[in-house]
Amino acid sequence: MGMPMRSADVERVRALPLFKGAQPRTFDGLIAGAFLQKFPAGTTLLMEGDPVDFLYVLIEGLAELQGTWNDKETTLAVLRPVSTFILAAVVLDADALMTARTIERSDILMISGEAVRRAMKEDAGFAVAVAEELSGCYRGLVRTVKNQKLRGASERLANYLLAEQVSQGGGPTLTLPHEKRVLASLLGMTPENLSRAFANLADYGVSVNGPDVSIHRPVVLDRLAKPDRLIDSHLQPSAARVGMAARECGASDRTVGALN
Amino acid sequence: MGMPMRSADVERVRALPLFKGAQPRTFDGLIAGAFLQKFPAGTTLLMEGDPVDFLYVLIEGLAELQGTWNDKETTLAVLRPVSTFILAAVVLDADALMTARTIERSDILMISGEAVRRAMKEDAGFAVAVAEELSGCYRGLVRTVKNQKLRGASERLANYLLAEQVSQGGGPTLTLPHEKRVLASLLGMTPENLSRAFANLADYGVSVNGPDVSIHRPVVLDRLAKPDRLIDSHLQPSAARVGMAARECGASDRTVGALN
DNA sequence: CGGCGAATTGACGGACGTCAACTGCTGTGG
DNA sequence: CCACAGCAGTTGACGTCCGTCAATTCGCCG
Repeated sequence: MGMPMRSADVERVRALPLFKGAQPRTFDGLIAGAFLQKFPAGTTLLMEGDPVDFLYVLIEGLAELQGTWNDKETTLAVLRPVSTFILAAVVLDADALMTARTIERSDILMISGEAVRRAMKEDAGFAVAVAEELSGCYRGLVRTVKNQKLRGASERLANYLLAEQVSQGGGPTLTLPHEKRVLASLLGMTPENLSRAFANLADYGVSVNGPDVSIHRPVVLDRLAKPDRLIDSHLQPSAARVGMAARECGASDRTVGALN
Repeated sequence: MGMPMRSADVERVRALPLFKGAQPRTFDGLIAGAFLQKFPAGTTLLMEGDPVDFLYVLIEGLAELQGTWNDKETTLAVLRPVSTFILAAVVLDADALMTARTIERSDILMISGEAVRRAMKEDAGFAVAVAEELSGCYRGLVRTVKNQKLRGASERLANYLLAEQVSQGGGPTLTLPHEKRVLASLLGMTPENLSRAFANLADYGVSVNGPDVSIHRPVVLDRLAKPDRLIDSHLQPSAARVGMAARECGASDRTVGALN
């Protein structure tokens, strides 16, 4: 089942921080039992509470992780290629805490969870890479909690926009990668309130046209947003620590792979 | 510097999920370079943004992890013995995202971060244990975010009380382990609002007397709180998954060690 | 052409933060 | 031993932020 992977895709997976530290035979073993599958938009890959049998790798498309309680829903993260997800549940062989859904048509690689756990025990390099990946994801979540608890709604939006701006090349105008309702849920508000938050930001030089957002006065917006390197992962200092102990093998803090 | 560890304390550390999977010589190596230190209440162990040189293990006492932004503060977690913290920053050799403070007089074991990273590379069992620990912490944070985004203030308080109740033996009355202002910050509200939230819960059979809280009608409170195994880690099902693949070596999902 | 869902806008109410005053406890110093 | 300062906690008044409900517009697709 599934389809054979194009070798270009194999390269992209191999280049992920998660797999860079793995020995060739470990990697081959993981890939051998894996399969690549295409899903249409809006497909539920995994339901909250279900046992997790696979580690997922989003190769192409857009996906979302969401949590539910008492008939309310919230988006925990929006995933872009190439990123892995549900790693933590795989490591512990535990039930999923979040539902995974495709937002767009997506290509997703599914790797046996059992195989991942086995590979960790046999290949210390891979186990270290898993720990590093999890650490990055963990720190991403710490940032999320701080963002949520310490900032107001328009401040969260302002910071999101500034982050998207740099991730889209730094130009004055950016395009929202998905529906506004998803963004609202990600930022912890209702769609109605997101509209109003955008309206507030008009005074700070932000104009909206459908999915296109322009930032006309970055300085002013920045003064409202007060971005902070301990919350907003997109601004990582060029400053290295004094000892300058050589950063061995990467696995940057703001690893693409989000919440696992 | 520091003091020699009592052998009973060494035993307690060795028994942690984090170290149970480590080989004896790995563990001894980590402990050898470590030191135990006593800190008075209110001591800042580590400031947000500082480089992290040690993995911390809280042996005795009570500590707190907090985040700051724009002159606001929030408590991310309250730690009880025995738990490790700041693991993720140690693994990545990155700056701390949270400030660590003692709440009470505490005994804290400090293990060289450099040594931890070295040990992971040399001992796959230990690296796996680190990954498992991080996975548990990660999932704890996912629960935190869901709790924060999906529930209202009194619902969060109600669930906190129910969780404390079981952790304190299930009796009808429990004692808050720290000041209410810390609890308020942990639950994401102001002290004033926590008072009002307690007042709300009076209608649901909760009475407060200083630090002592009594739950007179658990069923009623439970109907308000709607605790959920995918948010509240204290209720883990006896139900095992069908395949019943033997749960190899523990590292439970609700590992004592909180946010690392 | 008609229907559906996303997005926006307005009106309203409730939840939560802020400010201030007051209570009670504790530790300190006269 | 008592007086007092300081802080935690509570309570009330008030304002703001945010969620809810409803109506409307727009674009997309049947």
